[in-house]
Amino acid sequence: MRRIIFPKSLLPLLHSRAIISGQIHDPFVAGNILESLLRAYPSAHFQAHALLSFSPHHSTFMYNTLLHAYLCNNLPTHAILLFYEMLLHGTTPNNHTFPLVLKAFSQAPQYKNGAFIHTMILKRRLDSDSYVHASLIHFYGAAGCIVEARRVFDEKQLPGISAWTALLSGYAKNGNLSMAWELFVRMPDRNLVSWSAMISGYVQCRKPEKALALFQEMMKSKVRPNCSVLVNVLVAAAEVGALQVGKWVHMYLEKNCMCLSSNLKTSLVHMYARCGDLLSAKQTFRRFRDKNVDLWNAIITGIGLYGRGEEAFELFVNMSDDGIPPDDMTFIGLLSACSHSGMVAEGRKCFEAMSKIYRIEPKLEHYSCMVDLLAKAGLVNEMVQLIQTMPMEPNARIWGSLFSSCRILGDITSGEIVGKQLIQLEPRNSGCYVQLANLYASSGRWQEAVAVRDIMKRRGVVLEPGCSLIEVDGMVHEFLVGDKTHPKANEICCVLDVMARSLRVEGYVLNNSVS
DNA sequence: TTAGGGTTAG
Repeated sequence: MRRIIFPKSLLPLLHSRAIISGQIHDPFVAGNILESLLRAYPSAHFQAHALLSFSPHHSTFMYNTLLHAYLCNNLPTHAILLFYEMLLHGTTPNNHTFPLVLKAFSQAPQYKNGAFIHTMILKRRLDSDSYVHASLIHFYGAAGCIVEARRVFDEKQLPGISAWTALLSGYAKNGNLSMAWELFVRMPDRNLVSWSAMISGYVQCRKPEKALALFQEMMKSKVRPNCSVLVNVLVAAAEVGALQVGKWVHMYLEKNCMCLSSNLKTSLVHMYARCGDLLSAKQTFRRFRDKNVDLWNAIITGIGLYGRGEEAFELFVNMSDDGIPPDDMTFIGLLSACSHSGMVAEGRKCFEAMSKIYRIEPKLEHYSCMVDLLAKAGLVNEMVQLIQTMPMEPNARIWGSLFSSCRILGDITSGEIVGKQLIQLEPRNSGCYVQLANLYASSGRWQEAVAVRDIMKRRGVVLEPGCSLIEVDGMVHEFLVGDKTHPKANEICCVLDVMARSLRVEGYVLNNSVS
């Protein structure tokens, strides 16, 4: 018998007929009704679960179909519970079940015991299935168990392209870009997803310029990009301020009539805002009809970045008028807008309202924004009080804000304590050592300044050179401190000299202190 | 008997 997808209009009739005639006892018929229901109503997973529960036969196919529906609706925990229910019911999982279950475990990190699935797969000898194999590698990679992922990969004689891609992605997610690149170069075949995984790896590891270069190479190889790739390109463009690249992506999407996913819409607005083109950010935002909370957050955060706090709050009101409830990211955008605009009173109100009115408990990031706001306003006592009442340990950004305040106020004693704390939190970050050494130097404590630099050297911490990027005609140029390898370095230095001289003539004095 | 993988922001 061939697979049947029942039309939406006939579903209730066919379902009742199947019950009356007793055909519902046929697992194939019951499975088809369940699948047809979920095709017609993709969000009807709870009804589908009820149908499964009342069905006389619980086939593996029915469970797999429902597992798939839960994952499509971003409900991995429900999928995991359904899998347990499946096992309790005595229904045998098959090669189609495990990729779904492994994905659910990857998406629900609170379930840390997913490794037992591997044992079940081995017992059933399903590890040779290419889908199961790639899913296992992905599962271990996402869980940070890259050694195990590699072991699974190496166990198969001829791993498929998905297995290669899953391992590549796993290395990138765990910060090992060189190994990811090695796999990308070595893999016997590449497809769009492999390119996408490598580009995404560069974006995740904060190497946006490499992501853009690889994207150019991908286009030269005549591989057509999809939404996933373009979202990553927009993120990379936003990171380095490559407005022309971002605009090119926007045009490409329109020219090819590509359907814009919510991620793409958000990334476009984010890109324009981060590249400083606020007008395009606002125009693009207005053009989109279905605005979800993420899109609103992108424009609120973007506007706030440029010190337009009041406009950010106006947008927040518009968002509420549109019936979109805020989430925790909305408040990060608003608090950050207050910080960039010096709106202390509004920031305090906003911080209070988020838990009292909107029932959103402040996370570390919200405290971080609030501390930043108070630090910039010079309200040190209030800032210290807030840090002391935080229900979690402060992060390096919070200590950094506190350190800046101490430095500005010339409070060397407190600055010393905070600076040491920062080094303890981020021992590999050269900036922490340099800031403490500068603090000592600013108060004439030269020996201690030298001692901090010595500790840094002994620990093998390399001073990361300052770097700035600029995009000219679609090309991103990178400049490091002391680096004169740029082909137009001499001309650029001449212009900078003229500018520096003009500034001196106007009475400006060079400030070399680290902020 | 049908179905399942690897890539997607802040």
